[in-house]
Amino acid sequence: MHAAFEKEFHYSPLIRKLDSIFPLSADERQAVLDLPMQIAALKEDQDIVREGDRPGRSFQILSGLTCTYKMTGDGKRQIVAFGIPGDMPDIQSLHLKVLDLSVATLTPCSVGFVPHDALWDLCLRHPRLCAAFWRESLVEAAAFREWVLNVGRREAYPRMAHILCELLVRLRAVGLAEDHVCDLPITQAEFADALGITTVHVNRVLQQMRREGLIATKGSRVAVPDWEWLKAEGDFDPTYLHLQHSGAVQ
Amino acid sequence: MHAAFEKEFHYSPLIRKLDSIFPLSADERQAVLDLPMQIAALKEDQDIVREGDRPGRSFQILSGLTCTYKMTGDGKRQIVAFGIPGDMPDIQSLHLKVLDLSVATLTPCSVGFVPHDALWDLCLRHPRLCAAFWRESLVEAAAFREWVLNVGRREAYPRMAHILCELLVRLRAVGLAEDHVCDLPITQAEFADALGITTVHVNRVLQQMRREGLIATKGSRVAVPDWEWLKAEGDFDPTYLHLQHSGAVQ
DNA sequence: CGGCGTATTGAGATTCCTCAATTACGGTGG
DNA sequence: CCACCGTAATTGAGGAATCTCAATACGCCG
Repeated sequence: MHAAFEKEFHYSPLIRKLDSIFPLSADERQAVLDLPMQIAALKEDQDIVREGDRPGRSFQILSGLTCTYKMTGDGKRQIVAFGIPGDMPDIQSLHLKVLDLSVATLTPCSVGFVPHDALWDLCLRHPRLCAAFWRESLVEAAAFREWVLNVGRREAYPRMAHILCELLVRLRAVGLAEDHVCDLPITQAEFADALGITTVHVNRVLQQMRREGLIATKGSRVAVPDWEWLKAEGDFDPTYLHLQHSGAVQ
Repeated sequence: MHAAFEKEFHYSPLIRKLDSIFPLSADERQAVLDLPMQIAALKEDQDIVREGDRPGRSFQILSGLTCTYKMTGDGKRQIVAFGIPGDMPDIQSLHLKVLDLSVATLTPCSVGFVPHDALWDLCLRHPRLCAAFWRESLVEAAAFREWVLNVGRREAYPRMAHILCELLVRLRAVGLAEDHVCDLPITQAEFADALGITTVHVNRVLQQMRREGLIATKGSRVAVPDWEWLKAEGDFDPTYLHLQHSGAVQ
């Protein structure tokens, strides 16, 4: 019984995500549970996959936070997405042989690797699951587009507010945030790489936010006293996250 | 015969793209040709679809240039992608009901609308075609990631050089550019919205590029005297375009 | 020959950056 | 419980890239 429980536990972020897209049939659910998955426990600040890799498997985040990033030729880093439990940041490697991105852990993480051939097999047998994976990659693309808008057309202050909104909404959707409080173990240097600004500037923006009462922090814990206010400052509209199937407060 | 020829002509960008991903069987080819497609001729500077729409069809660009863009709440525009013949910029609407992006023509365009149910039917009957469409949306996502990197971590000059590289390589891949010359009917204001900078600054960057001989322009015609030089200035590595199947010079 | 959209120019303002300390904090060993 | 260490956060001052706001010039179309 213990092994079965552990399996449910490990697969649950994926099952949960697929199930939120459309209710899984018993058959489909079983097919996902039958996926071979190699669990790995990773320390923080460790690359899971790296640009240029040709992996034969994709992974799912079971617990912990990751970031997806790219580097310029002169060594500047840009984070293009944060990964939370249930995400599969390198699902693209199923179709595209050479990875054009890297994924690193921000915290200790547990991830599950699934061989590509098993995923292919699943997709062929279960068109609806195939559609769900495809859909997930489209949602991911929508988030990249919003990220471009954020970095390209918002100033540092609303840019930071926007990222905080996105993180909070997504964490709520997977049950990792109470209404307006969550744990964000992300350093200012990491925020800087996500926002396309400097660590120093991140620091100043955060100070201003705290001074004005837009957010309150204690360690890595972030509280948002007035959600509507933060949304307004961040010019945040959650449509692009395509979460309508979850009942999360937005 | 005339009608058949016209059909081949209209479908060719799509067939060509799918065929470049993997050689189509006669069956698959015919299935694509059998897709109902409504052709429309559009003027320049016209929205094809708009954020918030719930289209029941997707479109393919048959000729002309488009841009995919988003707006901030205070009316600033960010272009997140350029579309060229063969692209399907709103394929996401097949899975995501509400559009989170807008697509507009930059030049007069011919586009082909395909109803979603026909696409779903095609995907169910032909898993390889489904995979090809999915793959295309992943390539698109890879381009968004690079766009984030470009806007977030490169200064205006290399940022512009990078966009020029991307456009040139993609246009070459569909036969719309000679080796190092192409037609880019994109205004400086449109480049500004793509790069996340000001029209004034685009102008100054382009002047510098011309002064230094990195590019030469005549009307909307752009010539690149030294491709390797432009690539170097733009920190451009075409891996993210995942074009390995085409024989284009990169 | 106008007229209109696009490109160009100039000068002053801003945001954000760079560089270099300095301080705070979480965890560790004594 | 406290001293110590390393990472992360904070601060200050000067500089650079980019913006804003006009104003002017160009080029194509009718």
